Amino acid sequence: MSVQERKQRERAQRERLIVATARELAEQQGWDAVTTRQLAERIEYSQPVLYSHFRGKREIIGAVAIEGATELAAAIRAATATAPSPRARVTALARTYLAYAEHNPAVYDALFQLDGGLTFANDETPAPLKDAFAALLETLTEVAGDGIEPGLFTELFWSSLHGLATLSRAGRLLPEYADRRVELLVDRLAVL
Amino acid sequence: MSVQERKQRERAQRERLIVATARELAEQQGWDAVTTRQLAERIEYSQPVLYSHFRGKREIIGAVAIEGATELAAAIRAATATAPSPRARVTALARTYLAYAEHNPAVYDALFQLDGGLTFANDETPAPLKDAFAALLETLTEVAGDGIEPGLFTELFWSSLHGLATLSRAGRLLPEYADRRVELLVDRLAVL
DNA sequence: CTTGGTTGTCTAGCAGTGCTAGAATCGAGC
DNA sequence: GCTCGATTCTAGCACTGCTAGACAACCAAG
Repeated sequence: MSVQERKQRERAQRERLIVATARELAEQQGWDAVTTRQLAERIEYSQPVLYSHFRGKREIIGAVAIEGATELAAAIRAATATAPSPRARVTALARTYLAYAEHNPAVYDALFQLDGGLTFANDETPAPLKDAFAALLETLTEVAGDGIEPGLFTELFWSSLHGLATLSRAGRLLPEYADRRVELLVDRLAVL
Repeated sequence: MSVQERKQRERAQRERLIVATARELAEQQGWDAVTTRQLAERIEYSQPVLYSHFRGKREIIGAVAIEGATELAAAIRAATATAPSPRARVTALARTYLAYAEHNPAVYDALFQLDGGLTFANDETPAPLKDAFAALLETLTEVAGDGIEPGLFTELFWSSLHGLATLSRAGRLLPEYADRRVELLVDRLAVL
């Protein structure tokens, strides 16, 4: 292996370290605690090194978001794959989505609450984000109902999940209703 | 009127000026532009004056949020009052909610995206916030369906609206589906 | 009208933020 | 061992929210 190759490899590894450290720090202490100084200290480099990998903090958040989108898509596909019926698949999808948002709040924030400099619903949308939407579409298409475009239905179902995820995490919904909210969502929205 | 009364009145008026100016600035240039220095300059006082009215920036955001909750509740009640049928009322509610979020993005952010130091779904929740939820409840109760607690149904319907509002404003949903999303939401969720 | 004291306001500054220019250091190839 | 380009760090900028202490305005009493 050439010297150049080794350097490139080490550089890529350091970039992964930055993203992983940012994510860890955000999950532990919230995104406010992810300052460039704190992050630099944790990876044991100085601040300008961060800027040699990313244009700024936004891009770091964006990188965490893309990582999250990949995980979320995989989790949804895994959960729906083993479910035997359309109803079971939709329920699994909803529960998995909400569980991911609940257990990875910082990543979910990076995806949807913070500005990671990412675009959506157009050609420049990063592939992992489009794929996460595709994962939803795969399961939801079969319960969209007659004459309803799957994309339209998926947008609505996704919006409902997103609303539930954000409002419940902000403490704006009663925790004791959590399960029944999901049940009602599936019962009403999906055509079974 | 005593001197004390006059001072109290002037003080209250200045407080309203602060909130109104913060809101205006946020709608014009986003909340990031609402710095204590910028805000102080616009009201033609120095920064410490802001802190004699509010504990900090969070409380100013919270004040804008409460103003927004009051407006939103009124808008929903006005829109549903004239609608002749349950279906028309629910549709009016949904459209009004989403229109408010779209036309007052900074206020909506103050309510739900930013931390205004407000609590929800408990006893210490400010009255205007509880009342806004009550306004939703009034119209949605009649379409909750048999055996479904109105509060549970309202939480779900509200979550869906909130998800639609935030995702569509972030450019994550296709604009051309906007009307059909609302139509589908009402059709599926409400029991008519 | 002057004084005294309270109330209100402002100036100036702190510690922290994201980000960057230029100095210092490292290391690969001769 | 030396050179010189690539890499990394130090030190600093302009900005943020927030506040201590100096200053000014004002009202009541003499």
